[in-house]
Formats: sequence, C-alpha cells, structure tokens
Amino acid sequence: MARTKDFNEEEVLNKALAIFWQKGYNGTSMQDLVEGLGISRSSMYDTYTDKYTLFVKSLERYRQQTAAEMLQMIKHAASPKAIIKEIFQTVIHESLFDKMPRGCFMVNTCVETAPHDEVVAKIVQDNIKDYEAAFYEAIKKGQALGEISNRNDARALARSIINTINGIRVAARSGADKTVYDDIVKVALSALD
Amino acid sequence: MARTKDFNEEEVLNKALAIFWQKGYNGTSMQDLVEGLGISRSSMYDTYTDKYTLFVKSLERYRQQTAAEMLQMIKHAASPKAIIKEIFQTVIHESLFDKMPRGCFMVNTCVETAPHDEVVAKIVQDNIKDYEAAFYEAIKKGQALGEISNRNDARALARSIINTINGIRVAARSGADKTVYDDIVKVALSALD
DNA sequence: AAATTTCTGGAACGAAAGTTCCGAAAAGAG
DNA sequence: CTCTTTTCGGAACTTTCGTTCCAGAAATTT
Repeated sequence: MARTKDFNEEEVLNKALAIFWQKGYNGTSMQDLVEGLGISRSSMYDTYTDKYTLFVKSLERYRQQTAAEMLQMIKHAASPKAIIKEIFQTVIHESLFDKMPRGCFMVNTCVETAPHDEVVAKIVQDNIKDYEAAFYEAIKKGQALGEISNRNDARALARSIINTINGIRVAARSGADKTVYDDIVKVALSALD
Repeated sequence: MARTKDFNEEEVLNKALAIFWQKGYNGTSMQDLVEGLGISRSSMYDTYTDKYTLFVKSLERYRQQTAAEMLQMIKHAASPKAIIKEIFQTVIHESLFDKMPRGCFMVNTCVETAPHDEVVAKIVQDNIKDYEAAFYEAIKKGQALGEISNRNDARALARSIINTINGIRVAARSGADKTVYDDIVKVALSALD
C-alpha cells in the first residue's frame, strides 16, 4: 500500500553500533547519530523508537555478529589450542590496527552501562556465558586430545581466557603496544601447557 | 587576611571521586556533584575550576592513593608470591562486597574516557607503568628466591597479572560471582609455579 | 494515473546540561 | 571593633540534550 524505507535498516543499525562502540552510550548524542547514520531524526525515531532502544539493538546486533563468528571458529576447529591461539592473535590485531581504539563493545558497555541498567547487564552476562560455554567445550576437547594440560580444569581455563581477552580489550582503549599484548598472550597460552 | 573555606578540600575531592567512580564522567552531572559534595555550585567552581578539571583531579587522587598503597604492600613483602596472592584476594573481596559494583576507577576511565582525551590517557598509562614496575620487581625477587618459576620472564608475568586484575575489575561491573573470580585467580597463580 | 500510505527534513519543544554572576554572610587582620 | 577579603547559596544564562510535530515529497497499489 505504501512507500518503502529509503535505507537499509540493518545497515543503518551497523552504523549506530559503530558510533556507540566508539563513543559509548552517554558519550553519543542524538545529533552524533543523525550525522553518522545519514538518515533524518524522524526516520530514526520512527524506526528505532528512541536512543536507549537503539543502543540495546546495537548491542544485541554486536553480540549476535561476534558470538556467531566465534562459535563458528571454535566448532569447526580441528585443534582447539590452535584456535585459541588464533583468537588471541585476532584480538591483538584488532587492538593494534583500529584507527580509533574501540576495544570491545561488550566490555565497554559492561563498564559504562551494565551497573546502572539491568537489561544491558543481562545481555552482557548472557554474552559471557556463551563465550564461556564455547571455550569450555574447546578446552575439554583439547584436554581429551592431550594438547591442553589437565593442570587446571576446563571451566577455570575458559574463564581465565575470557578474562585475559577482556583485559586486553581494556588495554586497547588506552593504546597499549604490541609487546604488552604479546607478553600477556604468552603467559595465557603457557597456562594451557 | 580573609575567610577560610568551610569545607575540607581533599575530603570533598574524595566525595567527587566516589561519584565519578560509580557513574563515570559522562554519567555524572554537575547537579549530581552539587548534591553529593555538600557544597554549593559556586564553591565547586571556585575550588575545582570546572567539571573536567575536577574529574582529572579525582583521577589523580585515586591514582596516588591506590598506587601508594600497592607500592607499600609490595616493597615491604618478605614473600612476593604471597603478596601477589593477597592482592588478588583483595581485588576479589572488593569486587564482591561493594554495594555498587564500582570496579576500578582507572579501568572504568580507561574504557570510557582515555580514547577521547590525551590527558586522561596519559594518567592511565602512567598508572599502568607504575604497577608494572612494582610487579616486575616483586616477581624478579620471587624468581630469585625460587618461589616463582622462570618459565616466563618477569616482565611478561607482571603484565599478565595486571591484565588479569583489569579483567576482574571489568567482570565486577556486571556482577560476576565468586566462583568466576576464584577460577581466574587460580589459573593466574598457576602461571607463577 | 490516481489515491493512499509512509517516509523525509527541518523546525520547535521542554528539560537538563555546564557555567557564570551577584548580593549577602562569614571570618581573618589590623 | 571595623575593615577587607573570600566564601556561600541561589538565581539566571546559554547551550545542548532527547524528543515530538508537521507539511511536503515519494513510492506502492488499485
């Protein structure tokens, strides 16, 4: 019966995500979004309700994208240890070669917004759970294969790895250098031997 | 020749620090500060210039307080390994028993503000340097004493420990539970054996 | 091709942001 | 005790915030 949207809803959501990711929730104004999204104020409100809703949608989108990618990497891995190593390398690479040090949107949001918002806290916690489950499976498999030591149990190692990654993502926000990341990963990997 | 301040400047600065710590820079309004500090708007501006300056002063105060405490703990330690263990326990305890999950003011600020402000970024980086230096000395001493393994070099271990602590401080912001912290610390400590 | 629906851009809104200003009160110095 | 300096509280200012509204343009359906 009527006209269709002039813009791709998901595409624009990705742009919003990028802005929130870089500047945080409180650091992003609707004006920033209007200028960054390339659509008008009213289209924004019509499509995404309000700032808060747009933020939550951005966060969920981020989660779905990155978690999907991660699960993919881990499930189809012949060698869990190699995959863990590769994930660390990916994190380092992203931390070093982003023009703006964006870190991890989940970590940024966990620090900025989670303590003051239950909905956001839930998303962050669920995200961590997913990662923990994925790493847990990978490590168990690695231990069964004998390429990961049994010195620490799989759950503890999974949590430790996630913690290491989160720490790196914090360091990325203040622009640490490669030697720091390499040292951290070196020690983290040595816990698997 | 004249009147003295009705309030203790450092005491009020501590209150400002507490507010910024909990709510972040962008999440804190001047109204919040007026209500929380117990002094008037004009006294605030007279004494601390403006919001940004007050924030930086709060951050520097935090740094000076916590870094001093940490250096104290490490220098006067007979057993570096025991001190590192104790520091982890302190971090866990703070993460669990804060009414509001404040995490670490430095980590929070690193994530929220450091990417957009050179002055703040410098403080955060300097802070990390101090911690790294302290842990480095402690670990070297521990390795000389034979209570810490030489498998990884002292600098890598120091960086790894800081990273672990930062990660825990992130987790604290979304309210992780004790078993998670314990697992993380268990693995971190096993890297010293 | 006309009718109808929905998007679009920009103006406009009230509320809250950070900051400044000023008269009055308070407390040292002489 | 008086003078002078500085603090104090609150009103007031400008800007920016998030949000709403409206008239006109655009596109699909009949």
